[in-house]
Amino acid sequence: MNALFKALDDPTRRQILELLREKDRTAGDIADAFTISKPSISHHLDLLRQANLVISIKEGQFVRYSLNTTVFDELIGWVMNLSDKKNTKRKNKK
Amino acid sequence: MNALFKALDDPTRRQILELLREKDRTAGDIADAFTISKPSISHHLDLLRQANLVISIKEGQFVRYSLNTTVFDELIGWVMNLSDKKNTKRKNKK
DNA sequence: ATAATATTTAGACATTTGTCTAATTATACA
DNA sequence: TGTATAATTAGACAAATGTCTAAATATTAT
Repeated sequence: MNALFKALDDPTRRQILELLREKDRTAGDIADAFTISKPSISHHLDLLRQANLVISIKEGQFVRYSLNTTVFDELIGWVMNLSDKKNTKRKNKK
Repeated sequence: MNALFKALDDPTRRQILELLREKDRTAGDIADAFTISKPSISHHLDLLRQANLVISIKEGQFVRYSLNTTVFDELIGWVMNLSDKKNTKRKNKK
């Protein structure tokens, strides 16, 4: 959970996720979408991978990155749990 | 959005949110739940307030903090938008 | 083999972050 | 009015973070 929030706490990394929403991309393609250096992007991708937000597959001399949407379920669960509960007096309790 | 993810990227702050899920609390009550100093907690509360995750109301010499659940809608929207889209070949497109 | 391309690793550096203690502000009470 | 209590602000400091360049690794093509 810690790694997840950490990974999301950066505009570049969130932009990478949005890029990958459209389609899978190689590390180089991703880097081309930004002005920062390739090693920096590589580092961001590493953090995203640690958080399980992306999956990387080596294909020849390229590495293809893709979104791993399963983690979002966990995140949504966490948020929902927090946004619920508070109003214990609500009418539609079930 | 930046402030939101930044606020969530800290275990103490997330714990504060979970505390407030149960019920509103004063700054002092919140601080008592942790081993770190009051000024540090005050700083965390400030970041949570900046992110609109909590609301603070001064009541006499106390300050009462409460969850602001409206922000979670935005967060869930962001996550959902990201977790959708990717599988453009899905059957239930509507 | 050698060179070119794709990506990551290593190491340095400035900025940001979380924490602390001391001081300040604001309210309540005697 | 003075003192106790609640909370924040100020300022310092170590640790974490994002970025860079240079070097290393891996694959492809000549």
